[in-house]
Amino acid sequence: MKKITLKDIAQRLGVTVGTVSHVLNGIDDISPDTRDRVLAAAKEMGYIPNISAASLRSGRSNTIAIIIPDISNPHIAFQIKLIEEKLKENNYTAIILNTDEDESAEYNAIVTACSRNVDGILICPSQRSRDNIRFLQTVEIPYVLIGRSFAEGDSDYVCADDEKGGRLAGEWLISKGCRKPVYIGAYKYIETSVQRFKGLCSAFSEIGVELTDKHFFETSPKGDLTRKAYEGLIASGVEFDSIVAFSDYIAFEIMTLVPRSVYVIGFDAVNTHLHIPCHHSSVGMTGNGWADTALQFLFDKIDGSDDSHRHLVDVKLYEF
Amino acid sequence: MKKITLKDIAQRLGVTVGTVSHVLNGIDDISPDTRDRVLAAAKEMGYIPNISAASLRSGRSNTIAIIIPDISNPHIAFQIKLIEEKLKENNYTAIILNTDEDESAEYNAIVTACSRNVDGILICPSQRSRDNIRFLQTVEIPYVLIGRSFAEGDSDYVCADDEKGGRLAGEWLISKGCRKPVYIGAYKYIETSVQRFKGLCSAFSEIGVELTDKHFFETSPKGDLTRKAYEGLIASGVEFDSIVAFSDYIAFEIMTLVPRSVYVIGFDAVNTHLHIPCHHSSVGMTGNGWADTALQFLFDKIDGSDDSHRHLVDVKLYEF
DNA sequence: ATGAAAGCGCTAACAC
DNA sequence: GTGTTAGCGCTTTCAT
Repeated sequence: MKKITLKDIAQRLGVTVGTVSHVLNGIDDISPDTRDRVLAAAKEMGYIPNISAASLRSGRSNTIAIIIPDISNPHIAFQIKLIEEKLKENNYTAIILNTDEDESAEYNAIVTACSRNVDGILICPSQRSRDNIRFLQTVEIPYVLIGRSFAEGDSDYVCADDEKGGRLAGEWLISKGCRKPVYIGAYKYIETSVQRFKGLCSAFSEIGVELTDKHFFETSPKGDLTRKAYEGLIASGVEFDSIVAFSDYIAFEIMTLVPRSVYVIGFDAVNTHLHIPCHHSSVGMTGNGWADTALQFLFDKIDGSDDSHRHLVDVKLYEF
Repeated sequence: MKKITLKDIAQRLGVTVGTVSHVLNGIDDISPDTRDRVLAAAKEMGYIPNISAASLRSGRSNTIAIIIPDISNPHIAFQIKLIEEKLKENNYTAIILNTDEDESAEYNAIVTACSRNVDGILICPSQRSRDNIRFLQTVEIPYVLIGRSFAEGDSDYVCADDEKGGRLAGEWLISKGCRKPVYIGAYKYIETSVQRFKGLCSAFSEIGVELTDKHFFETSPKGDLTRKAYEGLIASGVEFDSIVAFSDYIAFEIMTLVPRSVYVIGFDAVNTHLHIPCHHSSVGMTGNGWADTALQFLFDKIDGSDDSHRHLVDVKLYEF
């Protein structure tokens, strides 16, 4: 079946493509009569707009790119789902690009986004360096950081109140009688990871337990790195009665490795949508997390707003 | 920063856009000298191709659409991740469209895919009716069904061997001494769901336990439907000592509701990548599931192959 | 080996 | 209220 174009509709009706275009784009300068005829013909002929053509001409694509470490992380997948819903309501489409926390994959993702003329980018930056964010700024596409921000820097962002989160995790452990926590977190160049540790330290500091760098073990949910990190913890000889994990994704794996007597707490509260059938504590964002706000910010910026868009989503402790 | 176009490169070098285009597309009819100069200039000027323009002209977009019920289902998210990796290697990009099992959302997804000139579609069909698949056929975009197939019909597909899966689940329950299983599955218009039940029935039939329609309870992982289905099971008065759930996504939720003495088994074996810290049995695909094969099939069809592409991925029982 | 030119389908500026 | 026209950036055909 040949693809129907504006021209086909115009010819059939004896009007010009401009007229048809105006009708289909809801530009209200066409007589009700022609309008109805165009609408009817478009429907009957099964017209489907060619976004490539529209985008080439108009410079807008009604597409955004979502650049994230890993869609298979349940927390991220859920946020993406929420974003996609809102996007649909606004007649937008998303392209999802995974970086696996890799700098060059992230760079390629940004290039891909550009080459597809996306109107905006939501990005959870790998943060190993700032080169990619600088590059992102040079291409002049509106963007909002999601889930991670830079301590200094002029990027707009929406993320969890991670320091508070770390504190809540610490207070929960303290309430359980724990005095020797360790932290198995994401790499130290990831702000979010550092902030959570900072909050944890401050909670324990209040009861006179001082945590240092030796209580911070780095990992990533890739491959068997988490198991390796846990083995590193054991090998280090550091004593512990509890573990704070950077995310539930990591916490779950740790819970499969650790004796039951050790308290484990994670972040993200994925149980709010994934019903994991075992007791588990987690610090997560209130409400629906950053999805809605991030998209609102991005749309604002696409619409030309120059305001600063920064927001910390409040967190709380969840027990499942 | 102004976007660099082929024209900019051509002008700077005193050649034509056609020449530049050939070089950048690797069409080997340009002298090594010009080729190197073009490549150098493109790199230095930070050229990023405009896919909208290329797509408009060539009819190809190097984009595929992935139409799925719900990206927040961990099993799906993981398969998508694998697909996205392969896509990247082939210089393709994916747009992800969630249907929530809704017919009209699915229809819209297909239209979106068309309007973006995708080269192919991977779709896990909602199956409430066949209208959308018929529509998909009329638009003449190569497509492959993933995870669900139609008993009759000429669509290509890659999915799990669901009947065998159901049988394995049944045999496992039997080995545990269960004699009164019930099935909490996806709607009966979903082939996959029916096939799994069929396999379950045949396993129990062999030991003289006949299951009927009253042992089949419908649900969906949306909202609190699973809890409702479980309440329906209780209200029905049907006796049971075990539950077979359509997916781990559903099984996990059921495990939070059911007494510990009841055996629960799900499908998908999400534990292979999501380390859920509790004992759980599941029937899942061997290897990496349908991701690789589905994409291979789709690429084949995009390349013009007319062969039939149908494949059942083998399944096995996982105990975690 | 390179140039010239057409045209993909659409939007937008302007003319009538 | 509708027609006319240019042109977005690219690929592709044909000429040289």
